[in-house]
Amino acid sequence: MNTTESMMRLTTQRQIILEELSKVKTHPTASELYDMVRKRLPRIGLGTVYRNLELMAENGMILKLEVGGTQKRFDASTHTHYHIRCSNCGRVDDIDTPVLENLVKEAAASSSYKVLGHHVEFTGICPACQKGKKAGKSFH
Amino acid sequence: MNTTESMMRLTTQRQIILEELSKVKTHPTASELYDMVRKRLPRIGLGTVYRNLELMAENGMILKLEVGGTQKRFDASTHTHYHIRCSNCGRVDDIDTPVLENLVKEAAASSSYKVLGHHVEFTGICPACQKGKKAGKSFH
DNA sequence: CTGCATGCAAACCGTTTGCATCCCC
DNA sequence: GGGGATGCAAACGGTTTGCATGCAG
Repeated sequence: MNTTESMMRLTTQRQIILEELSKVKTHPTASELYDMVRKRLPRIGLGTVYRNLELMAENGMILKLEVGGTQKRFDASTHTHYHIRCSNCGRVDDIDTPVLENLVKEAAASSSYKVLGHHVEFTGICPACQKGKKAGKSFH
Repeated sequence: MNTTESMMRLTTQRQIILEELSKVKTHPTASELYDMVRKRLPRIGLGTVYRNLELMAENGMILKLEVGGTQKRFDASTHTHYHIRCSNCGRVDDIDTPVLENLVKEAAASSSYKVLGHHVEFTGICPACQKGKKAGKSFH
């Protein structure tokens, strides 16, 4: 619940996970990240990757994407922005539709929840899948 | 991919699942629905519930919600509307913010995807959890 | 030395699937 | 009688967790 505050140690593993995540503009799943990190730290465990992603997300260093699909995805850019997910292959990209600043206020007015945030997710078919490359296992 | 078309048989199980789902305005998970249905059909299997929810979603009879959280949730009302999810207990409610009709067009303009749909999900704290009843296992 | 972080493997949980049986047409 | 639907249980995939060891402060 605290941001950047509980200054955790920046271990080699943590640092490299963060570096690898920052390198890409895709929004890798934990195991994709695991594969990337393993090239530099061959003995790292999947559990460590999960633990650290969770930790960094809690501390606001990265974003755990609240998107559909079966796997969680992570994002090194923490400013609010929206995403589009390919309903064929599951890939997630940024979309630069302007952020709807007043949506949260509107929502707060019409709900008994304490509204904290929002996210917009588009679904569609990515360029690769449009070209008939139905390669990806079809997510939903 | 077909809507209402492949007219599947309306078995007792399917009918009751649909009835129970229609009864509630919460957005039950498969196993919550399983519990509800089991009161009327004690011998029904979880697999049957999953199979039929999937089928009915494909045929457009119900909605499989593309929301965050660990479990999928289902909704008997198929018109486009947005949701708010309690980040403490995971519960999902409708929110009656007006649907943003032109968002998809905007998105299509700024993306190389073929944009098909969108969904807005708010996060917040539900009334029950605000009252200190931190009962629910904290989802994220 | 002390405790947090790691690697490893087993446990977990939600969902899917294979299969024998059942039931409707 | 035949084909889809069901109940059951095992398999699966992603994530979490327990535990012994390692390493930094």
